[in-house]
Amino acid sequence: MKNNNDVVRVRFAPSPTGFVHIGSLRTALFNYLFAKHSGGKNILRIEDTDQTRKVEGAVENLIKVMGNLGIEFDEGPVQGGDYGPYYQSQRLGIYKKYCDELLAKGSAYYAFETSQELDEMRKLQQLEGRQTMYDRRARDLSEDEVRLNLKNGLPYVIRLKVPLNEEIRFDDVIKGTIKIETNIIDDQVLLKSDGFPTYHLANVVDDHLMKITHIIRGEEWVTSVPKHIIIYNALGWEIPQMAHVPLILNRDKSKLSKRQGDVAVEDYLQKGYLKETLTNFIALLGWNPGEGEEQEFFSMEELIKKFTLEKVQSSGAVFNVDKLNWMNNEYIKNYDPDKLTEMALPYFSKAGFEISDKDRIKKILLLIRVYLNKLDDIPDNIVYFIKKEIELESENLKEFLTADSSKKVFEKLSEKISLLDKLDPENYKTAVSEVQKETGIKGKALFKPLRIALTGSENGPELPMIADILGKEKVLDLLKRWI
RNA sequence: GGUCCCAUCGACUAGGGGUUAGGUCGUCACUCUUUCACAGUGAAAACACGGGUUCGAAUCCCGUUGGGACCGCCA
Repeated sequence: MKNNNDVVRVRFAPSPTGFVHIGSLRTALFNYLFAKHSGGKNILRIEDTDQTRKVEGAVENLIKVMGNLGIEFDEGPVQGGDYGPYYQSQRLGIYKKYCDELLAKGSAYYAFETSQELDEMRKLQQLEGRQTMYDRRARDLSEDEVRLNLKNGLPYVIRLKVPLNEEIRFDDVIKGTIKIETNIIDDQVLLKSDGFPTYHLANVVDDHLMKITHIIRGEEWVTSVPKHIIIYNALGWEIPQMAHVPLILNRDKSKLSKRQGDVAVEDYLQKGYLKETLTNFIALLGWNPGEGEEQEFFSMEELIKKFTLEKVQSSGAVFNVDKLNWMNNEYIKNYDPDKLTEMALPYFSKAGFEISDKDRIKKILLLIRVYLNKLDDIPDNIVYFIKKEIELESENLKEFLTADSSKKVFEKLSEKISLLDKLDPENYKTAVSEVQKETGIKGKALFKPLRIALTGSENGPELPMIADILGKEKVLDLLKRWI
């Protein structure tokens, strides 16, 4: 165990295979919160040991997204640090060295099977209803055989020699004590035939060399912890604290996957979920401050202050978009108007709205923000500010526009408005109530046709505000169409 | 199938031997608003089951059931 004087060092160790998964974000966030809470260091390490899954630009994208969300690193590819390089692909020599050490200590061995052979082995095991697992066939190859194979240039991997008939146990900060019999642990490949390490080797070596004190990662890793412990033990290294956070789940409680909705953080960002919402919401997925705390809105600073691993849930959490929407809407409703306006510009632009007049945009935004679950909902909510003619939401609404009483209302109101210098919410209201007095038309018969004439819809934000934003000319134009 | 993990309203969760089991989202109703939304008020809604331990179990233990993860020269 680590002694208490050690400064906390945690790492987020993604493999750069494309977009940033919501689950990755949560892991990264928990690492960050824990590091900051404990006054420790948050380290980014890129686990790019799978040459076949490499995606161009993935690392840059990842760093950008993390930075965007306010998750910072003290060491990593960008800022460097004393324990680099922080790309595993640049540490190949290091892994080789420790692999040789394991070999020398008899804790690892050469194996010469091809992938095809292993596939066949697995198929057979499946057919027989047995657990698929390497049958350790190369475990006891004689030194001569190994030497001969190597001399003949046979491709090889190096496998972990799992000690048999033992029980491995470890204490997980979140899950408690976990024990597993070594007999069912695979003789895991440590070094692949292309000379790259597997995750299992690389992660242990790096965590040790980078002086990682706490490993915080997804629950899908628990079953491989014993393999890692065997490596730590073989090398005589101390084992960091483990904290396996529960999975984020689909609606059907399976591991959150692309099939059932968006899983890329980029997607949510693009749709206009605010970064504050995302970190707040994700933090609450699997963690809560406890102690009867009923607050649900937390800034990053508050999260840092309150976050502890002990309060991380031990069971999985369903990713509930409804609640995310609610929370995002709350953030939008309470956001600084000017900042919100800046963030909203692209969405206005996307809707074909001229964005040079920011005051006008701010006015519209403040009017419609209660309807926005995400900024991407903006286009749908501003159609009547854009279109030359209104689009009727439903054909049924037309009768309200063509009714005799409506015509009278439109006529009268047009007269009044055309006399005004400039339309504003107040004088619009006055004009309408004058129309009401003079025509005797009131209630639905008065307001509904007006709303429909100006917006094409029977519901929406306050009409005087809409009229104001539309402006005198546009309002007159829209009214006169039905006279 | 094997191993491991998990189990409070539909969802996120608080509570953790004695509570009317609390909050939030969602749902429903009412109020407000001559619209919808917002806001406000209220309602329905949960301790998976069975055994122990105990004066007393949602809470501790065991089992059952259910769910999930993992079983790659992927991470």
